[in-house]
Amino acid sequence: MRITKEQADGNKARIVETAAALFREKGFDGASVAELMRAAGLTHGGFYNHFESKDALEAAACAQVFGNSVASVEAVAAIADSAERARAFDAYRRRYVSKKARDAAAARCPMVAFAGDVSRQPPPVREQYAAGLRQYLHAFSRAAAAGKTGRSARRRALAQFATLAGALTLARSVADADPALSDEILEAAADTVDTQSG
Amino acid sequence: MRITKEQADGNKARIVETAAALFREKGFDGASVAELMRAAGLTHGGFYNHFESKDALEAAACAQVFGNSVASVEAVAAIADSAERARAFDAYRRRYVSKKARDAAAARCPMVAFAGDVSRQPPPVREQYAAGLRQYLHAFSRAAAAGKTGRSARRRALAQFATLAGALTLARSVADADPALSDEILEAAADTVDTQSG
DNA sequence: TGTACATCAGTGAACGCGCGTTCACTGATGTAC
DNA sequence: TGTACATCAGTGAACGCGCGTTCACTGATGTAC
Repeated sequence: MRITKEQADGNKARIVETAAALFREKGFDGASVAELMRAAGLTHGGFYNHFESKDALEAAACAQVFGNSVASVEAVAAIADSAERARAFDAYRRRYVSKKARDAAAARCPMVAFAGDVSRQPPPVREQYAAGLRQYLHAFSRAAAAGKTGRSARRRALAQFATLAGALTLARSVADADPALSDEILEAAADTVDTQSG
Repeated sequence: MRITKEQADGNKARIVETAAALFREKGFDGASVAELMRAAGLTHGGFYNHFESKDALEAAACAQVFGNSVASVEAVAAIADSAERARAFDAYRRRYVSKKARDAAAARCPMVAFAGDVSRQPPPVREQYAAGLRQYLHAFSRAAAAGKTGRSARRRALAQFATLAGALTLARSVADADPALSDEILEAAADTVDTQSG
């Protein structure tokens, strides 16, 4: 039963969105084509009308998720008033290591969600990931620098993001088995935010 | 063909060691029972003479790898002279974010190697991981604190380790696709080490 | 110490299962006249 | 505008494959006498 071109495009977009959530939640290998097509309200057979392979979808989902993440940091970097930007950046970092962010598996930061899996995926996915991380860190550095530029400001920003990403990764990894330790790690990273910004 | 009890014990130990390396390199799901038994010089059928399931081996490998990691930090924490301990701890951190550490996939830090996978594994593996991380962070805090104790010292140590783990994870994830960015991230984390220790 | 037998680590074929992918088919949409 | 036909997104059964796991079998080791 053929459908409208608009409907087909909408279905494709929904597949990518569904994949973006499922892959972040369960990893690339943890979410099957059949499962995500079902979650998107379709049957698995039609998948290959939209994508050449599961790998191709992984790359597309990567691009989409990074796009969102980069946009949200760039919004902070774009704030003209430097005091206001500093406040917004602080809030962004605090949100990043919040319990809410840790527990929202389907909405997780792509750097953290994909970091472990990505080096075992085929080159197209790896390159999409690397391109996304590059853009993200560029935006993060601009958002972090309080008017400063140059190598040392960027390095400081990279280390800051490593702290956030590391804390979120570790907190997530023990969230079920040791919630107290998980909370403690997040709070420690949040404290660092205080120190650095104060 | 029955073999000596000593040989059988040796085979079991070799399976765990091989698994420790392969799981760190390829993830729990990325290394098959057949593959690791072959790597240990055996055939896959005999696996269940030693372990109840692949999950049980994962937990055993976790315990073994964490044991090594904890021991190496505890060696630093045990140094009596505080200046010497500070030097040793600095060297430890520097080694942690070195390119050599990044490229040695089979010898990688368990926190970084397993963090992504662990939350999708069954409870026994998750608990083994959590117990390992708890011990490791305890030892790391003692090694980090220059004679100080208490909450704030521990928090600072947790944030420090988050920086190291985050940097290593991110650097590893783009090592193939963007080596320059990967190096930059490691160097940024090493710089932070300098700043914090200087 | 020598003999007979039970034990059990190791072997490799076979199992069911879920995966990514393919394929013949359907039928409403889009197009050509 | 109306009609005839080609297109193609979606369906669901089927494919080969690798996985974790099971099993009948082997034969040297360990044990009982």
